[in-house]
Amino acid sequence: MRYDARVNRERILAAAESVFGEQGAAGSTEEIARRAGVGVATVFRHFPTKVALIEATLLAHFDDLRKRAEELAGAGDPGDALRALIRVMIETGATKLTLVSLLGEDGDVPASVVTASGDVRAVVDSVLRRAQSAGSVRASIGVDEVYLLIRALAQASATRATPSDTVDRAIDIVLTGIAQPR
Amino acid sequence: MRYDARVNRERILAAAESVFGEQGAAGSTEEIARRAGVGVATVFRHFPTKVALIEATLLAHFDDLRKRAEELAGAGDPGDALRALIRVMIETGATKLTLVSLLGEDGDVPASVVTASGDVRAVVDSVLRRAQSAGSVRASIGVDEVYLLIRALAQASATRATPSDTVDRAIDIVLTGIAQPR
Amino acid sequence: MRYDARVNRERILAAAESVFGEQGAAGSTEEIARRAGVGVATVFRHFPTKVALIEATLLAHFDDLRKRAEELAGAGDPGDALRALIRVMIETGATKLTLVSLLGEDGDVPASVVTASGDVRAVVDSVLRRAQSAGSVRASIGVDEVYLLIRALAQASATRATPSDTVDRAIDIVLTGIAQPR
Amino acid sequence: MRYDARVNRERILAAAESVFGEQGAAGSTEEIARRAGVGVATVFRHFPTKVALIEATLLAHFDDLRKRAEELAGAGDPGDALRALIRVMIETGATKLTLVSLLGEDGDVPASVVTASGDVRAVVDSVLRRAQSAGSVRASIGVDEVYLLIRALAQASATRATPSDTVDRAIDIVLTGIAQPR
DNA sequence: TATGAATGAGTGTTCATTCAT
DNA sequence: GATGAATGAACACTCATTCAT
Repeated sequence: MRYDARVNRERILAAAESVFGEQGAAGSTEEIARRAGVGVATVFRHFPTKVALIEATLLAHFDDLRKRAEELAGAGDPGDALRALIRVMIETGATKLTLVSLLGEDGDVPASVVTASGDVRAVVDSVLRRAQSAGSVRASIGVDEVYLLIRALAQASATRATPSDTVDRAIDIVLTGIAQPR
Repeated sequence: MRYDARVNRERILAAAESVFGEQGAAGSTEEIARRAGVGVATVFRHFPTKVALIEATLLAHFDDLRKRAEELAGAGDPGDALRALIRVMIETGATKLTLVSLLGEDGDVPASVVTASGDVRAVVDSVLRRAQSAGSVRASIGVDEVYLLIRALAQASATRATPSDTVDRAIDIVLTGIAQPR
Repeated sequence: MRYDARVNRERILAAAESVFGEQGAAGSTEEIARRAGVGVATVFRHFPTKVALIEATLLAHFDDLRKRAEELAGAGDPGDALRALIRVMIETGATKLTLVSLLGEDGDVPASVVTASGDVRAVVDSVLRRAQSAGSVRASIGVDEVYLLIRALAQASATRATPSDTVDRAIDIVLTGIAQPR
Repeated sequence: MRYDARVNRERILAAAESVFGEQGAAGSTEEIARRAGVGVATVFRHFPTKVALIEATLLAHFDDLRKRAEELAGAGDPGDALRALIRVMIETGATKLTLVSLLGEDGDVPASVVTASGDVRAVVDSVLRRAQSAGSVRASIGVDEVYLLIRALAQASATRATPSDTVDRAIDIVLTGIAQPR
């Protein structure tokens, strides 16, 4: 039973990611259960609350993001790494999980999510610093604004069909904006 | 009765803007009616559907935005105008009305909203072109990407307390990114 | 509409009294709505919470009880009044509303209910004192124990079909127990 | 395995007594299993139904009560025995297991419970008769009313913190009420 | 055999929308 | 014309009971 339960947990998380991705936090538990092929009660056995499910979905997403970011972080030219990183973060479909719509606007973002998001930011930070050391990014640029821009583009481009080349051009603007002029 | 009705309509729209601004599309019709000081039925007499009310709220918002944009468009140095425009669009509190969360993600953004958004984009377009003619913005930059960046930053910075100087620095990155290098 | 609403309120209270009387607090809101001939939401419009409905039902019951008690209180021989009062309190069908099963065992009996119950007790108190002054009840008897006995018999005899003459004989025991021996 | 099973059965019954005692029939099977330190399925293996578990709990309770009653029955002065018996029955914490709330009010009290309750009543009956033979209780008093009074006080005083001396005084009233006047 | 997992039917509650006044 | 009241369809969540291991 241990195994089956784990399988179900994964299926529920996957279903939640897709449902929340499509409909935001408004997506119903019942719909998630249906897509996961289980009963509602099973969803609640694994995640005692809808908020807990949202939280878990976000954590899974951020964790995945961090892993991808770390892979990119080490390899190749620092400038290219940053460019690739931004692109990946924006393109990851799961990014549709916009924090805004998913977490209650009551301000109480659970600590674990904040932490996970911070971990991703940390990776971006290190890549950014490497690029700055390599002289390809201006020293005055800080992570905060870069991370904000990434989040913003990810969120906005997840919205209703933004043509991918428009996104590309927007990314280019950002990259140009942070580049060391020569 | 023409007058009273109009007054009510405005009060309802204002209430809707504040409620949707605070709680997103989750804001209830009843709450809007309460804030507007009218009964629910009156809200429905003016806007036959919740979606219709959201739509009207968005239209009003975009119209307001367009007016402000037009004022800025004509005055002063084209580069400064663009900068000011971006700032205004981002800061307008009502921007909290994120299209994403307000309109059903079912893809059916009503034509009128598309049009209104297009009108704003048109003003941004004209300001951008003026700046390009004046040589302060690179000719290769298109409205689409600029508008995307603006929308993205507006939406993202409306979210949970982004420090305003981080937003400022992000805007600077964008402005630098589109600037004509000299 | 004012009138209809009031009518509905009464019907809901009556339905609640009967449902709670039969099934205890386990009785469902839906069943109450059905018996009252209204939709569930209507029940919730009048009583925002199930607990609120229970509370209101109890209040109505105690109020009714107090009125009947007051009527009996003034009339006739003090000893007879007490006897009649006890009998009425026990026989009132609504007594089935046992505090125990209706209010969460979490101990939080709402103040209003405590007050209402206290009002009834006060009437019993005055009748008891009159009987004591008249010399038909021993002076050492206190309201507390009499009220406890009344509540106990009311509750217990409401349970599974207790033959009424058994109840009568139990009441006689109590009356004998408090009577002034001569 | 005979032994383990028996141990489990006892632990489940004990857990059930404590849970039902605290929360009434609303106590959940899962909670009982948790307190008994077994899985839910084990509970259901021993008691195929929640009602069956309630029934068994009641039977155990009545059986315990009967044993205590029998001990008291033989010893000492008949009047004192009756007094002690009443006190014990009321004070037994488990009395919190009010028949009313535990068994469906649908009227179907299982025969076995009726029998067990009857056994207790039989002991009370014999003690009562002894007291009557000894001349300390009036001959006209029947078991039915005495048993009703005992059940009533037990149930009512189990409720929300009745001061024990109030209960004592109520018992005294009953004892006086059945006593042979001299 | 004992268990943790799964589930369907149900509960209290909310909300967009309609109706009677 | 404006309102408060009514409602059905939904939603998050629970629980007694069954199943797979």
